[in-house]
Amino acid sequence: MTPRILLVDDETPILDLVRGYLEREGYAVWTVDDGLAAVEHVRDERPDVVVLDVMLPGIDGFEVLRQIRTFSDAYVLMLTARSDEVDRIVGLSVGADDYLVKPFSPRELVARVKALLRRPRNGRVAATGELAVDPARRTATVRGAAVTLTATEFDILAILARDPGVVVTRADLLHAVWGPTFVGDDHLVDVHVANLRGKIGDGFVETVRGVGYKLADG
Amino acid sequence: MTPRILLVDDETPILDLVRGYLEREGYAVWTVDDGLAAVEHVRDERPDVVVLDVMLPGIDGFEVLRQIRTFSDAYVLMLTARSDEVDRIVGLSVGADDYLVKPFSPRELVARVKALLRRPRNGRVAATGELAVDPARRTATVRGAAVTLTATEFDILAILARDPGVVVTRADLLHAVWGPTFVGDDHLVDVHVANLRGKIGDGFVETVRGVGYKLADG
DNA sequence: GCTCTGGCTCAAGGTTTGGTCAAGATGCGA
DNA sequence: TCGCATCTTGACCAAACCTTGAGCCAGAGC
Repeated sequence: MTPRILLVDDETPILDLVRGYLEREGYAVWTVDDGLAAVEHVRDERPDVVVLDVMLPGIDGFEVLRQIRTFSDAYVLMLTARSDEVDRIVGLSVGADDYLVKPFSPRELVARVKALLRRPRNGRVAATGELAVDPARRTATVRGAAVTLTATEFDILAILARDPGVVVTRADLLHAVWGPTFVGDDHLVDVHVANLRGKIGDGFVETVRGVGYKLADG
Repeated sequence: MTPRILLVDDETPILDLVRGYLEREGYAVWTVDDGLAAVEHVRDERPDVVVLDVMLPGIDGFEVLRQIRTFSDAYVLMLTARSDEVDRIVGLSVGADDYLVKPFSPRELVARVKALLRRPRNGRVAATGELAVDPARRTATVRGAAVTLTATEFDILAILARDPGVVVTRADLLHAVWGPTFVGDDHLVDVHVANLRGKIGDGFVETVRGVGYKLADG
């Protein structure tokens, strides 16, 4: 899965520059230039990393961060032009995951974003608290015991674990795991889900008749 | 994530002074005043940077460094009162990452610590603790025995060692080792990994089917 | 209780993937 | 220039995995 990055800054030249660097790394990049749009975007598109300037028109970066944190566990990397703001960023109770002081080198930013994506995801422990999914390591753990999954099984589980309790249709799973060009039967998903259940045990992946699957939320 | 710093010095005034400066930068700071406690602390708390005085009661700073290096890749900045020790610090086979000669200005030390934290992480010690990788010296050691690797083999190992346990795709490896302009088959990576395994032995580089490779995390 | 639809189980090809090996190409140092 | 180490490519093989289809089972509505 291509990591998805949202850049939030009101200076177009910076957006363009950084976007170029990130896209060269193979990331999917979106940009917005104000705080409200940023919150909207995170809600709708669920990016993996948000690069967020503190100084924004309308609501500022801190407020954006606070709002994002009420519904998302995306990584947030904050940008600030003032080094005296660093304390505030670091000390924040609902904290940013990293920060950079302007001016920064685009390479540096790319390195930081990469580092964030390597981290095990903050709130990625899903289901009843007995199931943990780590996308970076591609490991799944049930009650502390590691479970060996195939690539497809893991992908399905990771997508479901992104939002425990939220139903994902078979079509969406097909699309997300096999790619948009794949043509084939929904039934294929059933088989992999069955195999997945055989490995992680029952009670985690729930069937929603007529719709799809969801992960039990503890 | 707040960077974590360990200060090791037996002079309380210096500890207090430097601690103040580092905490004002937003770092989490611990202090200990002897070598054994320092090794213990690094093992338990896994700080990001260790600021280590050479002159210590009990075991000296060089011995502390050597022991730390057997299990940790934390950055180590050494402090010395004698300029003639600098050669030894720099020449050390398991080297410190930086050094400062006393008397130094606290600002200078803060700047050096910051610089260390900006460095891409070494990944000095990886896998089961039986494999050590030193990017600066481009050496790899298996259970204490040096292993001779080709440039390509070492590059692959170093990238994997940056984050043991984290899966790196073949595409990422190609990109990182051969550069973004390289066009060629993923299969090339397989061959080099096979050669690498032949030299360092099995059990370190693990295949993640359908995805890529990762280093076993001990 | 019956029927129908959607979901589950199971097993058998068929395909993909990664490991191995070897030969040719390349580049570097003597 | 020659020789050696290394890199790259391609072919082949075994194992893991995916996909398909058929039959069975469970839940919803009548």
